[in-house]
Amino acid sequence: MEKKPELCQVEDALGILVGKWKPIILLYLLQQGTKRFSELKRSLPGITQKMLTKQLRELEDEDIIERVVYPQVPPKVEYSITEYGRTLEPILEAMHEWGKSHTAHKRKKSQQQLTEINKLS
Amino acid sequence: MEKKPELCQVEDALGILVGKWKPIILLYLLQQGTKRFSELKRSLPGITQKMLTKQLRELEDEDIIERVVYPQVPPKVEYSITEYGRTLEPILEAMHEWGKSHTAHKRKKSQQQLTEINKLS
DNA sequence: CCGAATCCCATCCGATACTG
DNA sequence: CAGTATCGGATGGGATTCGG
Repeated sequence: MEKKPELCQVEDALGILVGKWKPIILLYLLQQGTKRFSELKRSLPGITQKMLTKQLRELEDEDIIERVVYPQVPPKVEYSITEYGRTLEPILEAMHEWGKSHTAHKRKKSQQQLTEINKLS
Repeated sequence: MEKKPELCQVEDALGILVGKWKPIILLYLLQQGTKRFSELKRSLPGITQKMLTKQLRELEDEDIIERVVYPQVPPKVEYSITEYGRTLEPILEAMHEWGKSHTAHKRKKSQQQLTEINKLS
C-alpha cells in the first residue's frame, strides 16, 4: 500500500482522453445525449465496430460514459455521458478553443517563414 | 487547397500534449524557467537521452518551447517555454486539478464495489 | 444489432553504443 | 555536454471474419 508521490496528475486526464476516437465520441455524446451503438457508428465515419467498442469500453471503465443494455431481440445498447463524465467538459472545451487559435497560429508561422525565405532571394 | 470541416479541434491540443514525457517536461519548464539539457535529464528520472531529445524536438516544432544553442565547448543548450507555449498552461492546470479529484473518485468507486461484494456474502 | 476473435502493420518507447 | 544510430519489444489501430 504505497502511494506514488506523483506531481503529474495531468496524465490521468490525458490517459482518459487519448485514443483515436475518444474526443469525438465524448463531444458527440455531450451534445447529443444518449445514443445507441449503431447511431454512434453512423455518426463516426470511418470507425470500425471493433474500435468503437474498444473506445466505449475504455470510457465506461473510467466511469465517463454509461452503457445500458436492453435485453431484447434485436439487441439495443445505449450510451450516455455520466454525471462524472460531464466534469471533463470544461477541459474538452478549453482544448477545443485552444485548438482553434492554434490553427491561426500555425498559419501565421508559415507566413513568417515564407517572408524570411523571400528576403533571402 | 481544401479546408477540413473539422469539428474536433480538441485533437490539436491533445496531439501536442501526448507523449510519455511531454506533460512533465512542460510542467517542469513552466515552473522552473529556462533549463539546460542535462538539468532536464537529471530532473526526469528514467528518461533516456533519445527520448528527451525526441520529446523536446516535437515540442519545439510546435513552437511550444524554444531551443537556444551556445556555440562553445563543451556544448550548452537551453530550453524554455515560449510565450505561445504558456497559453497551454491553463489547460495543463485544469487537467492537473481534474486528475487530483479523479484519484479521489477512483477510491470512492472501489470502496462502493467492496461494499456491494460484502452485501452478497 | 452488437460485439468478440484474429491477423497484420505502423508507431512508440527503452537499451545500448557511438560522436563532435 | 548534447546529441545520433541502431535494434527490438510493446502497444495502437485497421481489415476481416465469425457468433448470439
